[in-house]
Amino acid sequence: MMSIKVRTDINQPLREGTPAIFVGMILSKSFGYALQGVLYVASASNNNGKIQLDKIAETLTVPRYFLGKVMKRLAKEGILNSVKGHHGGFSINETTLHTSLLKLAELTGEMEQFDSCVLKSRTCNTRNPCPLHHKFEPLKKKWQTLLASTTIGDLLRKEQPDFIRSIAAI
Amino acid sequence: MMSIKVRTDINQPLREGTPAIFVGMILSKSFGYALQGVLYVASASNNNGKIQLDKIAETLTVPRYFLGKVMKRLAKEGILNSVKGHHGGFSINETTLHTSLLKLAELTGEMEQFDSCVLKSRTCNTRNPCPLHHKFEPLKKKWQTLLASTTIGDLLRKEQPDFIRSIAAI
DNA sequence: TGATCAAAAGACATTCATGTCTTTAATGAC
DNA sequence: GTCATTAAAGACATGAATGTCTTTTGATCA
Repeated sequence: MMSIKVRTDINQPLREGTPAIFVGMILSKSFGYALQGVLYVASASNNNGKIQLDKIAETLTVPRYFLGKVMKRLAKEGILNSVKGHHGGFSINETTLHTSLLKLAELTGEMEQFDSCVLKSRTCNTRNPCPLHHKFEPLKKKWQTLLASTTIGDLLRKEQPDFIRSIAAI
Repeated sequence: MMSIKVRTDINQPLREGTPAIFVGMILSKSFGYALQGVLYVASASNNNGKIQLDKIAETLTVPRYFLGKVMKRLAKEGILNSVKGHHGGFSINETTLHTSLLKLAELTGEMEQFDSCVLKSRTCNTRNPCPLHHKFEPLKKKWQTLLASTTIGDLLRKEQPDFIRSIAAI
């Protein structure tokens, strides 16, 4: 069971025992929900079967209306199909499995800070790099590569079938 | 010149030509300002010389009052010295140069999401990993290692002296 | 001592991501 | 055609990070 705690005030002292490990948010909730949603639909809608938003949100225990917005966005972009009305719902299409995580990240708005300097320095760039530029740039590249080279289909085929099954089974 | 653009609405379509590169915020503005501030103070206050907040904020072109809060935090944690009143200001102390970036990241509150799953899945953990768990975990570790193994002093000694000079010179 | 200066502290504003609810539109069942 | 059902659309609420301003505290200088 994972829970995300966000500190409220920069002035507030850290609690004792706070683990000294850092990993920023990096990828947003929108992204996480989107990916979970697509994986669930893809794994559960084999024969053109449609899955309703209610079912998806309930299964994934994710905020229903918020997920709705995210799914709508994916449908609009053609990553998923959606049909209104009776027996409507979301389903996969030809492109779903070939969609990269990078595409998903773009759609969920992770991106426009793409060259945000770690120092938040106005003057940092390749020619006048900040002291951290060369240290962090390779790591950023690796993230990009990983996201760009992994598709929804990859995750369904090769990775953690248990997890997918546990999502799809409920 | 770097500028950070943040999208407003998840429903808003992406503008055409949006570069297909992803790098999340990863480290906050607080962190960036803190690091810039410390580097500036450290590089400009050789002989116990104190630097005023006004000067720092102006030089770095960083929001003055916001930076004030960040610096206050650093002072309270002993990473910097601060003196009020006439000829007061911020200066380095014995621990400044030995402070790791991880410590800075802790102080600026990057942290409490440290095991935030990329999928934002409630059920993701080492024993029941989500499909991305094993892909992203090593990258997260690398970030941690990089932050933990780099000190303020390292940056001043070994990295990009031009950048430091350009900060300190103004 | 009193005036002045600079950081500390705290109140308040703004913006964005996230989350919730209501209304509209489209599709299938009858 | 009407009704039920379901996603789309849009209005609104909340919380956290960021940003600004005012008041307080503590130090120095005259």
